[in-house]
Amino acid sequence: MKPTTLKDIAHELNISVATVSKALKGYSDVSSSTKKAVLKMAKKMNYIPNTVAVNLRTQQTKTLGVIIPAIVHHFFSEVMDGIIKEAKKHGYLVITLQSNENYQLEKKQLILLQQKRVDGILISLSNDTPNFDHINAILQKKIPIVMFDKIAKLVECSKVVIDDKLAAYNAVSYLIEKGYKRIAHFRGSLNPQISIDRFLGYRKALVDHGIPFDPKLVYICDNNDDFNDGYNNAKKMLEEHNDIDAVFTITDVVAVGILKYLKENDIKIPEDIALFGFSNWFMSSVITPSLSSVTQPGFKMGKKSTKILIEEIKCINKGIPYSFQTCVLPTSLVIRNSS
Amino acid sequence: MKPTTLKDIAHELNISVATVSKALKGYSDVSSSTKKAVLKMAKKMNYIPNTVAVNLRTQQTKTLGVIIPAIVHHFFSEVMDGIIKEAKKHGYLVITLQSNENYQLEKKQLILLQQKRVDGILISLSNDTPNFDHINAILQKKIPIVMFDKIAKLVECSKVVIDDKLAAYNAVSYLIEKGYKRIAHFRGSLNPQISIDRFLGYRKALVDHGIPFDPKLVYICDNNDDFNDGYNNAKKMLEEHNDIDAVFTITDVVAVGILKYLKENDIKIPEDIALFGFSNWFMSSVITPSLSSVTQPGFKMGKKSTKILIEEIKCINKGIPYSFQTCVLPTSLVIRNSS
DNA sequence: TTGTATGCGTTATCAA
DNA sequence: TTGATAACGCATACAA
Repeated sequence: MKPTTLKDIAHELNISVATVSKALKGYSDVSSSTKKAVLKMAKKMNYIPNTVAVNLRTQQTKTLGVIIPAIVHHFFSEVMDGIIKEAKKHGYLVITLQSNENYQLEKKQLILLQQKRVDGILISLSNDTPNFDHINAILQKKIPIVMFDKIAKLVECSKVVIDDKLAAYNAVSYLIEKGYKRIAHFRGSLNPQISIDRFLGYRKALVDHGIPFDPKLVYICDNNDDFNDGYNNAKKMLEEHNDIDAVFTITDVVAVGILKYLKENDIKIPEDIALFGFSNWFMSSVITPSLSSVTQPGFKMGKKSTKILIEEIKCINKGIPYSFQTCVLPTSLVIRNSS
Repeated sequence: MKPTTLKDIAHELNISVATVSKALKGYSDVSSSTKKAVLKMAKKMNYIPNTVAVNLRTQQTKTLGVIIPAIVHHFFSEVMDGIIKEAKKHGYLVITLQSNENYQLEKKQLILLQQKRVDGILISLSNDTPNFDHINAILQKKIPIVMFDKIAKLVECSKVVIDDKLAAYNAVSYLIEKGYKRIAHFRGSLNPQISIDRFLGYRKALVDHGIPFDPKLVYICDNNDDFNDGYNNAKKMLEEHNDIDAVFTITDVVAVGILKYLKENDIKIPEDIALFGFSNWFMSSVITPSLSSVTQPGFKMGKKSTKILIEEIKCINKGIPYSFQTCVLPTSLVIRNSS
């Protein structure tokens, strides 16, 4: 039982396919009587337009491709929520692909999306993406890309981010003003811009407040396992230093890893060591002590990126020029009991 | 700059489109010399096959549709991870749609997926889906559907679930054997099967152990906001009863909501009131006290559902019959400090 | 107002 | 071994 086609309807009504098509699309040059007949028959035969055919004909798929490092991250699932909702609002569907923080995979996924002829692409880069030729190659083909969160500053396309450096600066400044002096930083991989920027913000805050920057207090969390990275590095940190009084982390989950280790070793938070996270995921308010953090608006980031992307697609379709924009979403500090 | 097509390659090489197509697909009836030439030219011209055209021609899209209530749930994001990974393994792409626990939306999304001509559909039902005509309508058209987690027992299709009733039974039995006697249950909406089954397991455990079932100890969490449902109902529960010594919840997040309220009111866990959750999400081991829970293998559920679905698609394509299967994934209790 | 014809990019059949 | 041709389902320019 194949799905009904325009041809079937036309045949049934003894009219042409063209007329059926026009009637269904509400064109004005169709008599209201035939239009009515077509609509009725379409309903009767349970006609469901074949998007694939439409796509081939119209040369657009009304589909967006998304590449994220991993969907099992509260932040990214919030972004996805925003993307899917905004896309839906404009009649777009979304195909989700994961890079697993793997450059080779990221490249492959990009090709898949091209094959699928998606109208545009949203991407948050993987940690080990060393260059951006694969991104630029697509941009060159006039397929619009919007980068969010983990972006590449050098690529010329629209971006949606937060001011990672400033946010980190504010968080660390808060710690300093609270009286903490030996502040460690658990940073992310060396590559990603967000990781670099948060580190720079941390360092600048120290320097601006007259605290010497000590590279030995910086620990790298790059095993794609934030919780255990936090836990293990906390152990290491305590073995190497006995004067740390606060830690600023790249991620809330890293902070939670630290928290677990500190608790196990009866180190009081924040009396002995204060904690300040990043992302402000839901659980941060629930753990004990509740975790201070920087808000990172994932849902908004997804919505905004999608909105920009769809605008660009529209411009391309209409042949009107547009310029790339970089949207910086605001963040704020949420002070809780851990600092 | 339009993408290269077979025609372009054929034109460049002065051969026919048919030959190019065959060469690219590795057919045997092409001389190795022309094959080589085609491959070379394809690479040179950066040929990327147009999947849309292939889809129209072959009448399949190599695309799966997924409908879940919401992606911003740790459990569902794990399921999605499993789905995407398994689909990728077989060369399928996945389109993700959310029902927002809304029946009307669920119906619409299903139609969208039909229009997209997805080869198969994975779905976890919304809470307020009152009947399954929309599901059956698709099944009738020979589009395979696999239901997971929130399924409808009456629909004839493959399903991947856990034994919710048994899991709940085991959890509550554990509590009883530990000595708890007045055990409340924070259940989910009235509609979904998982919610019903977990409740039935709870009740059966009580009865089997000679503890009278008291409907007044059952609180309903159906505002799609587990944390606050837990928090608010905890308040209500304490106002209405002063003898509760344990609570079994439909979800870990509900339990965390309760936990927050109990902590705020200096009620000791588990000394005054014990807690037992469901789903065993990552954070349950980290909060204080750590939360006992039932494991719910989201990733596996996604993988298995997808595997079954793709098998069914294959059968349909080959015209060989297949029978629906219901796969029950094992669960286990994880005992932590909250009970 | 309706219909004819063409093409979107492939694949596949059949003839050369 | 190669190529001409039709078809997948639809949209649209143009003719009637």
